[in-house]
Amino acid sequence: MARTQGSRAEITGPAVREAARRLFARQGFAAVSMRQIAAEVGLQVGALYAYTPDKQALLADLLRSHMEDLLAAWQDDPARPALARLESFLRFHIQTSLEHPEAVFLSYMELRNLTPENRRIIADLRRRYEDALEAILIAGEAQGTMSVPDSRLSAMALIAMLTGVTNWYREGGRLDQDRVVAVYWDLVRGAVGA
Amino acid sequence: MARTQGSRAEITGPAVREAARRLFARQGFAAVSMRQIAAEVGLQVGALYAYTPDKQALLADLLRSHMEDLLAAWQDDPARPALARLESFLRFHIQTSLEHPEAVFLSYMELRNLTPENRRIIADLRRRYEDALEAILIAGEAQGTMSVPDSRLSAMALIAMLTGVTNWYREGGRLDQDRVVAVYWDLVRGAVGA
DNA sequence: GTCTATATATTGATAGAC
DNA sequence: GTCTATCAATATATAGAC
Repeated sequence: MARTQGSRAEITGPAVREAARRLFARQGFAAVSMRQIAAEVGLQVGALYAYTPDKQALLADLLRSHMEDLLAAWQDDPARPALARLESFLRFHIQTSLEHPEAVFLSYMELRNLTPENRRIIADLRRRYEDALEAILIAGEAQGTMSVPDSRLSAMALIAMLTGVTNWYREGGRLDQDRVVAVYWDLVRGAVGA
Repeated sequence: MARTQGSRAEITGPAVREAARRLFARQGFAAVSMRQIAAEVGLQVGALYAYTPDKQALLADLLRSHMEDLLAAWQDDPARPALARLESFLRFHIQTSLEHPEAVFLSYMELRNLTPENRRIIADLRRRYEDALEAILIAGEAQGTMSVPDSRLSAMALIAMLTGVTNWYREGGRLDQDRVVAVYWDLVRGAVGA
């Protein structure tokens, strides 16, 4: 036989998460039924509960793993000039936002549907990500290559601006990804007074 | 008698819309039941249908009226210097975003729960608002007081940044509204190369 | 691991009395 | 304009067979 039952699960588990992510992002958590997710994967409803204890845990798992992947993937070197680090951050953030637009959208939109405990976990992870950018702005100020009036507020503002690409970017549209990065870099460089 | 039935309706109608706006914004359109809205206003479910044909129309009405109010309130004078117009736009956008955070949040989050026809209407209104900002950037470029590499993309980026205030601003928090405007104006002025 | 069947609750919307 | 009562559809989640 080609496949054991166990090896099927290795495919089905990720497929469930993928379907949930897409549907949650497009219709909203509350608007998506477990039946809909099951149908998307080619299962009956009951089978889903072999992969998640309930619907809420499925959402929390998607948000948590997205933020953890983001933090793990971001490689910073505090020894580099702050401006170079900022450009790297910008490129990293835009690239990952365009690679995983649904996960990004979910992480900014569906916090409200988490239990308080799960919300706290995700909010902490997000805060660490915001800290990563703020650290760069503080370093730039110290090095005299940037001028930001309020590092925390500026970090929040810049992240909101960069994440906004998911609102309008369309694959194969007017602008390719490199062009988008170039335009945003012009804006950000000016914003931090470089 | 102090009140006729008709005059009660003048109070109840807005109350229904207000409750729906708050609940939709906090929990998401699909997560809110008509019973919940009714309870918030102090009615039974059936009574709601005197004020809206259905749940979807209630949402569409909230989004449309918010965008129309926004467009009606924004007063621009193309004869003024572009930089002054930009500062006015920034102040206007931040102020209205903080005055009506729930309406702003809804308008950016629940487009997906509208029928195609309703979605088209709201998207058109939003486009007109984005056009208002883009026109200022184009004028600034023409006057030589700004330098933006892509006026459309820059307008989208700046709106995303400004709207982001609703994500973290808390009444009575670390920063008052004037301080927020001042910090954002520093960022925006730099971003447009002024 | 997946199915079918089902328990239990809740939903949006309507009908008819007042 | 608002109420009570109700319909038909759908929801999440579980049980037991295979």
